[in-house]
Amino acid sequence: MVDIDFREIERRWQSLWEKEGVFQPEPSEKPKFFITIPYPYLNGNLHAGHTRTFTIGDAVARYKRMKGYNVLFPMGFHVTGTPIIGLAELIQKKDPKTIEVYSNFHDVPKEILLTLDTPEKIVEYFSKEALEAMRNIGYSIDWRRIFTTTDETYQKFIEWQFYRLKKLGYVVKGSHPVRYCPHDRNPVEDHDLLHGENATVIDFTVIKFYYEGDGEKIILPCATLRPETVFGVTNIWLKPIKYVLAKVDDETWLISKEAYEKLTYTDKKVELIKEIDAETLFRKYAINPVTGSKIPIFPADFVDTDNATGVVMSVPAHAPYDYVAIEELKKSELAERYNLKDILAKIEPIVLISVGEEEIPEIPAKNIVEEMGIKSQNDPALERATKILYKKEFHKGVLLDITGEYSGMQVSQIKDRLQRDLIERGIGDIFYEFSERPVVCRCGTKCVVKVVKDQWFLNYSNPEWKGRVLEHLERMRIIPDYYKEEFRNKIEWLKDKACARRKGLGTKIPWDREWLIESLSDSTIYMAYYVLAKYINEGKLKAEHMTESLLNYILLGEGGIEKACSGLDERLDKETVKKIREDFLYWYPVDLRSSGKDLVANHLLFFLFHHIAIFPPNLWPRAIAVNGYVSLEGKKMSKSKGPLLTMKRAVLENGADVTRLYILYASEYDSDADWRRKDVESLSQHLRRFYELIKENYKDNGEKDLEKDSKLTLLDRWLLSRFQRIVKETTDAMEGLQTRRAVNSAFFEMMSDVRWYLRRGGKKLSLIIDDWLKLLSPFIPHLCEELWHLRHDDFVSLQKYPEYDKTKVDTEAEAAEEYVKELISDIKEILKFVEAKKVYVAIAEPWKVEVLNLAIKVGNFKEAIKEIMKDDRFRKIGKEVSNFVKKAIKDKGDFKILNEEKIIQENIDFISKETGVELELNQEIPEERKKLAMPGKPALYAVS
RNA sequence: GCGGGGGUUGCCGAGUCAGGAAAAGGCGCUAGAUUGAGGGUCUAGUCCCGUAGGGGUCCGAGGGUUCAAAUCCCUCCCCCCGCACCA
Repeated sequence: MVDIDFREIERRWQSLWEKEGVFQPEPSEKPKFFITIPYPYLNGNLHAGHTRTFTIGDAVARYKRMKGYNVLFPMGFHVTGTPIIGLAELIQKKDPKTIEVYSNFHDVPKEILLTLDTPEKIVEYFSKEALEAMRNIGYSIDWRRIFTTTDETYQKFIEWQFYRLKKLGYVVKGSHPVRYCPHDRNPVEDHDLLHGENATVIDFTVIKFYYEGDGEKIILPCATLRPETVFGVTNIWLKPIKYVLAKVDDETWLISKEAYEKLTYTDKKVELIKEIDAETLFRKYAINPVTGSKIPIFPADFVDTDNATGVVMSVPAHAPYDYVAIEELKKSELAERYNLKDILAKIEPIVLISVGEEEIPEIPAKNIVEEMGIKSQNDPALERATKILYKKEFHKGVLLDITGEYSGMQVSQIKDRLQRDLIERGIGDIFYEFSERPVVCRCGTKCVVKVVKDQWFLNYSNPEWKGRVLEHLERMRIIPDYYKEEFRNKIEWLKDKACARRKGLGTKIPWDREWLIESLSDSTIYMAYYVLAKYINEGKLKAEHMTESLLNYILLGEGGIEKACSGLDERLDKETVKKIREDFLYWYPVDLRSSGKDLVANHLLFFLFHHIAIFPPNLWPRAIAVNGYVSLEGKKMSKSKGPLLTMKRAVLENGADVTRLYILYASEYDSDADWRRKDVESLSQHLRRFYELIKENYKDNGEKDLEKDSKLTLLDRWLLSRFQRIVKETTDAMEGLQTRRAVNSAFFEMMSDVRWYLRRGGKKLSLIIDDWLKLLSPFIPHLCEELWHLRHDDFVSLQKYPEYDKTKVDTEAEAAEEYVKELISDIKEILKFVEAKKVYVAIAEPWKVEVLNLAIKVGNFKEAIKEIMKDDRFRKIGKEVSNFVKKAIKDKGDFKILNEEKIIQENIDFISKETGVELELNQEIPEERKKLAMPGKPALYAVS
């Protein structure tokens, strides 16, 4: 096969599209379609994951364009946030791992890479690369609207957005816990960690037990994950080592040294008073602030002073640790030393939860400890025992009467309520702690939980806001549809989000310039900015023009044009401003936002929330689609570790159309695709074959092929009919964004039909080639453009997409062709077993045809088959009967009883050729063969 | 744990909503044709059995409904993703 230079073809068409401005839409009479893909974050090159999301978007854009829509498909670059800064620092440091990954996987030449030591240079380099990659793959993007999120004009836009949100009451102040490195004095992200990537921040409930000491109330802040067990506390545990007394806000707390250290990072005011030996407290009593009961303080080794406050309340009925520790203490010399024996003897576990199993209340912790044979508080099995018991009680447990007002509540429901109640009553607090430790920063320092004070939040938990988002979701189209449920859940789950940062690239909060707007919060309504971007890039709209009143007018229609333009220089005339406003109203809302599924729980939610907050309902997004990831030879890709396949490399090595077709065909919806080199190469062969095939059959067979339909043979009609079915299948698939299904039918299935057509001696393939090229153009636009120009001068990319034409569906032709195929296959099957030179063929007896006719008349498969199955003759061959009846009914009235004799006679040579035997009609055939015949399935008899 | 998705032939995956020949299509593999060889291309086969177009098995496991179940109902097992303040 001739080697085809895909890249050469592709470059030709790309530059022509560019030159002719083919994909630069302006408002018109046509209905519009505004499709957006999240702009890429530029801390590396575009990779196979982007390739998938963007190519789906481009295929849809091209499809919609050919369907008659005025399509806007824009793109920008996202650079806000910290990773680019982090990358610049790593490059500065010449971090070996980074250098390796970026030169090997991101394909950045080493000498260039080393120069990228500032965020600005990184942005400049990767945006240039990204632009080139997207052009090389042939996306139909309107490049006049490109921008970067650090542009001054963009920042103006973001400032406007945040003023707006603040005005609406959706930006509020609060504080929240973050993972923090005391050495670097910065919050730490996952990739900055040496240990503990999986650690999450959990909130312990602190319950303020207390005692009188030195004439002062001293708080023993017991930390627990199960506040409800406060009703079953029998004593307090301290490790027999040094603790500290500290002033915490207005109170005096006794806590471990570690806890004191941690508290200094919270929003509390803490001050060390003195060290205090825990030993001095044993045998003293504390008050349970909830129940008022007096309880003793005991020593315990299992207490981890590095976990929360280091002060532990003991609930021996429900906590295996506590139960074992008490039993052990009773026998320990410590009891002697601190003279605790008498008090210990009086300790009785207090049961407060029922799991509804036992008749007589038992002590759950005692049971499980004894079952597992645990004797010591240092036994590692205690951890397991605790988990098992906790799980059981959490899911099945109900609080007993002893818990007073909480009696009867589910354990699973109690935590938040109790925590809130305790805090309200001034006897509770929250202590943040990591779920697993240690958590260590790259610099080697142990991380802490820091509570960031006076932080700005987006108030997503606001029920009114949430309610409107949920309501709108119901009106939206979500693809695939089961993601609607996912969105619903995520919207419900969404809490307030901190939207301000100390570090990173981006826009400052306009009213509080200490803070930067967090990077997911600045990319929620920027699709509107694409409208402005065209004017900005033309030099007409400048940052200094972008006042609040101007943007109010353009984006919200508020304030009138006079107000919008007052004080602006004359280069921004009213006409232009009016035009921008009209553009905005023409293009908005976003008709489809298509994205990777990783953005569901964050960006796509914010996208909805912000649109609903800021714009009127007619400008809210119409649809969201999500797609899955791409792996490489089965391995997960990673930007920062590799492996990675860049878009640029994929196109360079395989060509744009091969890359596009592969990625579109690799998988559907949210399921993940796998990039396999071997498969890609084999697909490349398919495309070469396709190209050759069209070239051979397209060019010379001029218009005369299409002249008279009367000249069409049954086979030609079959081809046209099959093509119509494929048009329908492809169109249906594209309407649902099912590119895999679309490619499967438009390319692979059509190829196989075409092959059959040619093998059968078909001569007029050009009957369908025009439309076939159009059909394939959204997927492989360059090849289609190249081939289209063999006979046309305009762009196939701008043609009208083929419409399903039912009148060309020819069930008779299809049935006849199917008949021939099956006959050949039957004969071949027989020839596997019998050596023969001739095959006698006899069509089914007339009475069988009658039954079939009857079934068609009934029209309903279920009914018909019920009738027919009453007949013993058919019951015996039920499968066969149901088979052909089904086939008949499927086509309803269209089904034709075939003139089988005629079909066989007309195709007798072809069948002989295919099977290698001679066929004879109307010969006598033995009865046992004859009875196998059905309408559509003649009896066969092989003779040598 | 909660929420969402899933388990089909050597692999990737259709088919499940609306029960009616399971396995479309792609990849891989085998054979034949073509080609000086290789490659490429075309054709056929690819769960098991079968010297007549057939029979059997089968859709994570086990039950049930039905003339008929991958599909509907019940029970159970397993896998993937998210659970955030990060792009």
